[in-house]
Amino acid sequence: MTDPTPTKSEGSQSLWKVAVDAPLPEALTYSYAEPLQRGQLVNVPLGKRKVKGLVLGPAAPTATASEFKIKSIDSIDEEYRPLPAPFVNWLEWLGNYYLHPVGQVVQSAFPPLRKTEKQRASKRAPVIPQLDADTELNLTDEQRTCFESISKYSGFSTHLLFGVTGSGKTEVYLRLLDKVLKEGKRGLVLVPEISLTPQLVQRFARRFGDKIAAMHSQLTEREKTNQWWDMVDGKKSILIGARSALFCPIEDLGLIIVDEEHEPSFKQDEKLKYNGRDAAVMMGKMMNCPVVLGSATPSLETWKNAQEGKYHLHTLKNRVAGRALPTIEVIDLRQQKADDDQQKLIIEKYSHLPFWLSPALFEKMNEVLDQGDQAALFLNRRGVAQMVVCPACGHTRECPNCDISLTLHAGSHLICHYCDYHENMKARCPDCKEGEMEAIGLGTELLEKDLSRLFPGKRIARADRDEIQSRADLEDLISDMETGAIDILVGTQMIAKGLDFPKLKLVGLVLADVGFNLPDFRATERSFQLITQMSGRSGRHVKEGESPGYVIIQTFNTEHESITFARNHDYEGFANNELSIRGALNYPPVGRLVGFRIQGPHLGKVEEAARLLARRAQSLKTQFPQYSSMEVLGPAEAPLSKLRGQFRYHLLLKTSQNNVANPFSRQLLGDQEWVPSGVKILVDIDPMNLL
DNA sequence: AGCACGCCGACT
DNA sequence: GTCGGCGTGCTC
Repeated sequence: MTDPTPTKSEGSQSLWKVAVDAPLPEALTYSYAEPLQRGQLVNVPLGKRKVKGLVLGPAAPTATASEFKIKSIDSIDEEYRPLPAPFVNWLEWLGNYYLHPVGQVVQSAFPPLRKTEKQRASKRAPVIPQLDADTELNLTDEQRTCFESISKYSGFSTHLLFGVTGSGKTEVYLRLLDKVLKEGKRGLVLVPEISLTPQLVQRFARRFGDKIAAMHSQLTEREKTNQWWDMVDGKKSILIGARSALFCPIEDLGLIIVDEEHEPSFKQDEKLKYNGRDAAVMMGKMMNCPVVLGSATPSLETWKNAQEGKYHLHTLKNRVAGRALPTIEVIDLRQQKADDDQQKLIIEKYSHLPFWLSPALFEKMNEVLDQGDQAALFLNRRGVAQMVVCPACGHTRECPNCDISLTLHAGSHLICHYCDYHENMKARCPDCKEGEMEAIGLGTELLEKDLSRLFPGKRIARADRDEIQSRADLEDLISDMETGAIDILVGTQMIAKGLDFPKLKLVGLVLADVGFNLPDFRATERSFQLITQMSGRSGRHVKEGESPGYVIIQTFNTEHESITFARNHDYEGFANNELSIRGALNYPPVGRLVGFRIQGPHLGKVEEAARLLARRAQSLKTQFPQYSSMEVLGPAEAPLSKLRGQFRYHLLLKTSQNNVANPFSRQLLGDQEWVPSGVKILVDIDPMNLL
């Protein structure tokens, strides 16, 4: 890709492009007399200090007289072999695509500590548990079809493995990896950090034994370093990890798997704001190997690519072993008018129930618990939280410009997080003109308290960020669920994903509406995913002929799309409906977005910079016809308008075209000499979180 | 990011 | 006087 003969300058010194560890937009030029290779780590002087840098290739002699006097590379770093060329291509792509200094992208590709040959005995549990080997499960016909059609590919190709919850996607992954290993190649498995539970790692360890390495944030620096070297030295064949595992340079890569590809947590929301799923697909392209994206609820981005034939679609429509999908019942929380005596009696009978618990859910819980099975209640709010809803009709306010929920702020102020629309909250519901708009406080903590009163003697556990802080806490909870030491589990997102509890027969979604009201154009998609994934925890091990698991969804909005489609297990219907809504407003995946955050300690300067940025965007748009599709939204005060002493504004770019957002943003930021001092501008390409 | 330089307040 | 607070600016 680059000319191997470096350019000579005076004194027969060769010039090299080196990506150094500093927030500089481009690689710097250094001289070195000896031949160097792209991908080599070198020690270079930078200002008054010594830093590491990655050789990107020979540099052209600067045509215009450089204002810098070119320094010489001190030495080649002997600890690391040069990174493989396709891997360096990938690092450069990351920096270019996400507009992040390439030198700082490069730093993630090396382990935090130095290699050590002899290791002290660690008191911590081994990174990979040592377990007895299990045997391969028999594949269902569907699984076999998927396995066979994916394994036909050995070069770059992207596959969506779309399988309902409990359909056995993991077994397909295991077979694919097994095949890749037998061909002498290696594999990379990415999972969301939260689902990197012992359950999953154990399953891989049972199948592949000591061929497995792992990489995630809970490892110590020493553990990460050792795992990195185990892969790089070829001692291990499969790396399983969170998105950061992509940064381990693996040669002979034969397969990349991204499990739960729809998970928003694949997007890193600080520093290099990359999407692990998209970066994995690019890695597959660079390494020329297949990439498999798996989900029961694919992201609309991936679904669209599959529909358009860019990704190959493989479907698992049924659960394994003839197990049925759960029955889903939707309960309307809107106030029932007591017209007749019979209804008055019912209301009377259940008057001891808290407002969040419907008689139907209460009765079903009793039924399941009496059988000795488990129930889980899901509510995506910790502690005590607020939402505004009309109890008569379920109405909530939306922004007329952005089609997202307005957010309640101090007093009775409703504001839009995308643009600067705002209004006063009316006491009377503006939709049905009947109900009084109500702020409802509800969180997992309250649920737990009420439940212990309603179900005395039942063992109740709560799983949220307040309660489960470490991997060990989660492991304990999982094992308590498995052994049946818990009867009722109350939790947030944490319990929605990837967990597999044989005795869990009832899942209750306490207030599905919480998700609808997030100020985000993906709120409906997220709700649908969450409802489907949470439902998917129910009745995963019912025998053939046994009654299926049960799901109760409580809501004020029974007609919300995320509910009507989820209740029928109709992902495709949901996706096609949602895609047409996205298209109407040019939201992703039909259009593209870029988010900018402008921040600094002086409000005036931040405001000025935000206005300047918007003005530059407008003039760029009129100046270049190729940018005519760019929409500039804002600037607006960010929802957290001041955080840690920094005032924050944001600006959103939207376009219906596919290939203009990146060059436009690059040009918009330019050399940043126009940015007032003390102000920082952060870019987020393809943002997942607009806050 | 680091590491300088530089220009103001309060210490032996 | 000068020690050190951190705002500002630069790195081939």
